[in-house]
Amino acid sequence: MAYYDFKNIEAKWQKKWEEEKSFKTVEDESKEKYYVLEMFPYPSGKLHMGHVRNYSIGDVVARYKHMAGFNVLHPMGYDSFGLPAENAAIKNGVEPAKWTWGNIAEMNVQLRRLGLSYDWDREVATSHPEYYKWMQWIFIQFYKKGLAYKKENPVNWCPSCATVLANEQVVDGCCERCGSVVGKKSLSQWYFKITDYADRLLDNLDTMDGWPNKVKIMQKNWIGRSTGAEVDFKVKDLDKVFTVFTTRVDTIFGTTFMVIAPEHPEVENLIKGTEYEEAVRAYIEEASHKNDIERTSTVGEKTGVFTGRYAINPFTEKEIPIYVTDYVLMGYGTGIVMGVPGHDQRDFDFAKKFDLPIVPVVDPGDPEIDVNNLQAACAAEGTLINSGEYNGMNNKVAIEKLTELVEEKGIGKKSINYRLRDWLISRQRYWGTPIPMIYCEHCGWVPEKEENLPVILPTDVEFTGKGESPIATSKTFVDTVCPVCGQPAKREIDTMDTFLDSSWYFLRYCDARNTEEAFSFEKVKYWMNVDQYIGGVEHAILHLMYARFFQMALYDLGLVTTEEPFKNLLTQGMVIKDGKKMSKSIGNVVSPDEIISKYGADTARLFILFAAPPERELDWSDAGVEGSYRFLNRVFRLVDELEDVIKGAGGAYEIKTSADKDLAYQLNATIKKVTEDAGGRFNFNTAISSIMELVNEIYRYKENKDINAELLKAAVEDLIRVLSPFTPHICEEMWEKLGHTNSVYTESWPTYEESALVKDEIEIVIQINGKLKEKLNVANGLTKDELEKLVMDRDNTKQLIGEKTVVKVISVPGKLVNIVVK
RNA sequence: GCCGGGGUGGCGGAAUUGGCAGACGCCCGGGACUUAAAAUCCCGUGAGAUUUUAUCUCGUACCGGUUCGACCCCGGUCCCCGGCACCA
Repeated sequence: MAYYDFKNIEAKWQKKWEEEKSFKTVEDESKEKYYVLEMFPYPSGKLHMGHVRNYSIGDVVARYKHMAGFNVLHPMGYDSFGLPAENAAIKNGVEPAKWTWGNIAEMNVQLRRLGLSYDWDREVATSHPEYYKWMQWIFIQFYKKGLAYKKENPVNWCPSCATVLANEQVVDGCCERCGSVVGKKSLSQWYFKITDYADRLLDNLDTMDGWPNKVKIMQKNWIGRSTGAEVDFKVKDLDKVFTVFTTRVDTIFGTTFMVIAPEHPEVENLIKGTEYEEAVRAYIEEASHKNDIERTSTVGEKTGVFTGRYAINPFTEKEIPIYVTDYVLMGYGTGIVMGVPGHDQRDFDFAKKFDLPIVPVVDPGDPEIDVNNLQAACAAEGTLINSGEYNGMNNKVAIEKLTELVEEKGIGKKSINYRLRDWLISRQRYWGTPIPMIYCEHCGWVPEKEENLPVILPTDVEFTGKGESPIATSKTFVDTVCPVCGQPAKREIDTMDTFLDSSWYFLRYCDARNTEEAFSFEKVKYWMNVDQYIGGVEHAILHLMYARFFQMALYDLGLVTTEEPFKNLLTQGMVIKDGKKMSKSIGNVVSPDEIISKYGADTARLFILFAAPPERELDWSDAGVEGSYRFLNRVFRLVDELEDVIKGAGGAYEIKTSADKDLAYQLNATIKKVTEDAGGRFNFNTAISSIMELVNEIYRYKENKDINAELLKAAVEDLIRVLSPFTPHICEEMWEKLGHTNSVYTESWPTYEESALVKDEIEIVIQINGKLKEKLNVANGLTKDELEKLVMDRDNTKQLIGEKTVVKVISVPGKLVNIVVK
């Protein structure tokens, strides 16, 4: 008897797929396309369980769609620029390129061991000059369109690594690399104007039905659009007007002070030459040294200093003191805020601290709140009070009215603010795409000529981990000539944030080997959008918003045909063990390599898909893996045992016995279930459980005296077909064993007969007052009344009712009869 | 604090959305096969009670409501996970 020799089986089929390029895809207008994409990995050199889960999910979808008749694009590549390569260079003296290519080679082997149906001819690596050449080209198109600009701004700065950090590289206020507390430093950096797209990025979300709500809400909050008004306040004794942004213009009568950010340039004008100058400067100096940790630790505990100046409340005409405080952010609104302590908790805290008057102007009409003795700010809606002629007006109406009024008076306007900031894209790092910009003393910043791309990363650099970008140490890179005037000029030494590389790789996959263009318009038109995108929820905001921004900008440039890149999004849950995230420090890491060596890739894939639905966390269980392995052995033995019967069977089957009918029912039910679960709902766990039920049913069936060889053949062959997207190697092997010479991947997805799913007899439930009392087999297809009559006429039912009076009978055909008694 | 998502057997999870709670698998227990073990196969497996081949009661975090009927809908409470966090 043959046994399940997964090692040889998997190696055999992987070799065959590779040699025959089984998964190669070309554009074919005669077929409906389906683009399934998994987020490409950073090539750390080691695949982890999160990858296995991500790619197993994608592979089931890809293989299923292929069998269902679609022209499937299923590519893979590497997001291969980034910090770890540079750290390896600093630590071990290995060149980043060499280190990265070594890792990619390792990961290529590991990915192939999983038996994934990728078209490897489309593989990309973002650190390859053939890729980053086009990254630079796109940058230049953005620059020409006015989407890229350079600006001096305060940025995150790690004093120990002496480098800029991205927000996402600051973990709890500390550098992710060395743990030092991150400070602020003003530096000239490159930005993308993502804020120009804020409205579109936000509004499109409403039409994106294929995305999880959770992700859409996260993006919505991140963009943070808030609608309000700008209002001008005159500054007393100075010929100046300060504009504030507020979402609560209805509370303007309650404005008893004004607060301004320490970094605000107008602060200087307020204090110059006054007695307050020294104290205010000292406060600003102190605030500028505060890092994120110190700042967030003082939330609720307000600090500030009086500037000696007053503004005039345009509605009450009263003088209100102006304070400098660090709870006002320079980067949001106008950097100046009207203080309404009665209705904003931060202002309330500030007023308490500095003993400023609290004037309530909205009465929520809540008996539990004494508006004249507020214990906290009251943000609730209500009726205006202490607001002159507006008293008695509903505050929501007042927002409209007062906004109109300030516009009429010419002292303000309706205004929208976003939490989203422009995207800081330059990095003072080596291992990234060089920004293809040149600084000329005469012409300013100019892009490199497109025919000179790529601007190649220099290799004559030193990695010290200190000072500026290692590229600065290159003797060949920096000096160049101005593309405009031809005079000596200097290249930008910063590189691009790696999030840029991953913002368009899905377009490059459509035309990965193109040496003339980033991608051909026609090919992108055929393949895009991505029909199904799959990846970790940790990318919900950054990557998924940047990619959307890129797609929109490229759409506006006329380079692509759609505004949004990803039609459907599946965010898979984490793989955990013993209730905790797998991590080296806890020591609960399960290595995919080990599992594959011990049980094979099919078992690993099957378990990971069976143990939980894809969006949910997956608790790794070694015993569960054993179970999946046992199941595959069970299937393999079944096929082995029935091989001769099946090979000797004829064509279409006929239902002869009730056992035949049961097996045909289970077969069709399983096909239906797997079709729905693998094709739409992506509940692979229940798809697999249904396949297990089919296997159990076949095991039962084959013990019968009269076995129907044709039916068995149909059952077993369809079993192999529906199982093949999950565990492709073993299925190819069994398919071949049954005498087929084609790959099961080229088979059509089986269809099911609704008629086989109609049972002659069905089990219905008899309830008394909603409680289950009895189960009963009745003929299928009875009407509501027939069923009721049948049940009510039974002696058993009469016994169940006993002495009680029947009030009502609810009869649901095919389900139950509920008798309400008293 | 605000915004999401969840709480179902010893465990992972089903229940296709108001109609048999616990599919499928794991663990565990019993049996068959075996000299024995492994593997395999079969049976049992939410809790409790009783007069134990059966019957009854309870049971989907907790309290209440709607309904003939609620894991599912509504109101309130507690707990866990994720995101954002002085954004005016």
